Amino acid sequence: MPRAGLDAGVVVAAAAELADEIGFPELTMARLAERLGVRTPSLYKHVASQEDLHRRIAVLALDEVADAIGAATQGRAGRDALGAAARAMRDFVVTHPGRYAATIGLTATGPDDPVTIAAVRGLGPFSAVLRGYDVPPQQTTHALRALRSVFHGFATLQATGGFQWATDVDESFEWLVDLIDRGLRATPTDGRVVGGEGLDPDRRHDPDDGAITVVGGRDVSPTGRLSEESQP
Amino acid sequence: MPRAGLDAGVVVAAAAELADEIGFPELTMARLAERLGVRTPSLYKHVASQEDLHRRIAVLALDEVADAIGAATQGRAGRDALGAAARAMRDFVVTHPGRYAATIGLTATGPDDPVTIAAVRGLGPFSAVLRGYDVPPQQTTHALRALRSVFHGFATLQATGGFQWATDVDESFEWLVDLIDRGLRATPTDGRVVGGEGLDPDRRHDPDDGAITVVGGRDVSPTGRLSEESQP
DNA sequence: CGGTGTTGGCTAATAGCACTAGCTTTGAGC
DNA sequence: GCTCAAAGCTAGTGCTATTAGCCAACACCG
Repeated sequence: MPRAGLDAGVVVAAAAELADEIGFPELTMARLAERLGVRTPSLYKHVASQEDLHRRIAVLALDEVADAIGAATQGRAGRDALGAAARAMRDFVVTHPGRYAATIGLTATGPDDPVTIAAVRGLGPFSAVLRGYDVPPQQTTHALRALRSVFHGFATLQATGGFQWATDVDESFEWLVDLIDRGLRATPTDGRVVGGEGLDPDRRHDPDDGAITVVGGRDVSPTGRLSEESQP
Repeated sequence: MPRAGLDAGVVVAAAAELADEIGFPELTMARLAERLGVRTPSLYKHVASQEDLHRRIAVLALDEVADAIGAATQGRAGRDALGAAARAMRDFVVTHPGRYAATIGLTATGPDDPVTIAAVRGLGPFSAVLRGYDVPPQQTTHALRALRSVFHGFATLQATGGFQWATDVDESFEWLVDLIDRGLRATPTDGRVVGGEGLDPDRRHDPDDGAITVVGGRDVSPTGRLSEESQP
């Protein structure tokens, strides 16, 4: 029996491709093995488990989407960069729904988890976009979380059954980008968070929770789960 | 052997509760049967399959979240209503993560699918919130889609592993609501969509694609999938 | 009060799933 | 050319959802 010449990279790449084709939930070890022309147990020579495989697919996807967004925003600023980032992310999710689905609901095991590193890296382009707006430093964390929610929401809808959208989805998407752009440009720059009427005023921001340390460093909660800044 | 007195409602309610406790992916027919003090095959007297069970849980969740948002926005308008809706949705997802997870990635089978009806009903409160802003009628569809993306993104992050968020998540959440509020209030009212610089101008809006008909009626694509307005 | 029929529970069995143990064979390095 | 780790394999385990078929419980009806 000749060797198939597999390694972890080949297995993960094939799995990601297969997930894009048949949908992430339909990705089974048996189907993947068949795709690779190998028997199921052989896969366990390259990945530890199905969960391990899923995490590796997620890391691949996070790296790829970060690259795509980074490339798309290169040399742009403001609404231009925001739109380019959003479009790049959406394009990625539409063309690679399976591997993007692998990134939903991940929990990192710790600071050295490749998932953590990939997720942190994936936020870089977003904070770069934010630098094109007059968002006070104390609010960059909030803005980053907001961007993540918005784009993740849009991307998730596309990745999980939203593909039969009506024809003018591009227009709605640009409208959403404009909405965020308007909101970001109208951000009060006096350092106060506006509108949070139900909140205790002195809880409104914590200087230690700035986005810079989060993006650059490793911000993992004691339980080992990713903090929100590191979640995909 | 005495009867357990089950019916579909009891089974689905128990399943939703169990999903909230142990997480939606961990919900198995065996565990549900054990919870109900019954053997696994007995469940199939009340639900057709696991997929059927998942859909019923999703419908339950959609109904409940629609009720919660509707109640929270009663008598409010503008940012007040927006914040109340967002908070109600977030509270629901935090307290019922399992059943909300059942609503992610659903595809309806047709106009009479209970999932379709529940999803359409769930959008009512959001369009009510929108009526408190000066959004031109041609843009309400875009605005509705935007709101859905934002809140679904936030909710999804919470439902799928985002629960160990840092302590000031409430503050970030209010900041997000303010961001959307600012963006909505700054919506140009001249009927033109601003900013969609990469789009063909005459594709910028279609009067026939208004949100009103969608929210009130049944807008299902020919393939049977829900249109975006009806997706959870 | 005595059937009668539906219905809700059961046991047993099947196919597919992830995964492990243990064997064989390949192929690279000395 | 030999050695040995690594990469494939077969066989088997225990889980999953699901079906078939049986039997008892209960509501209704004469």
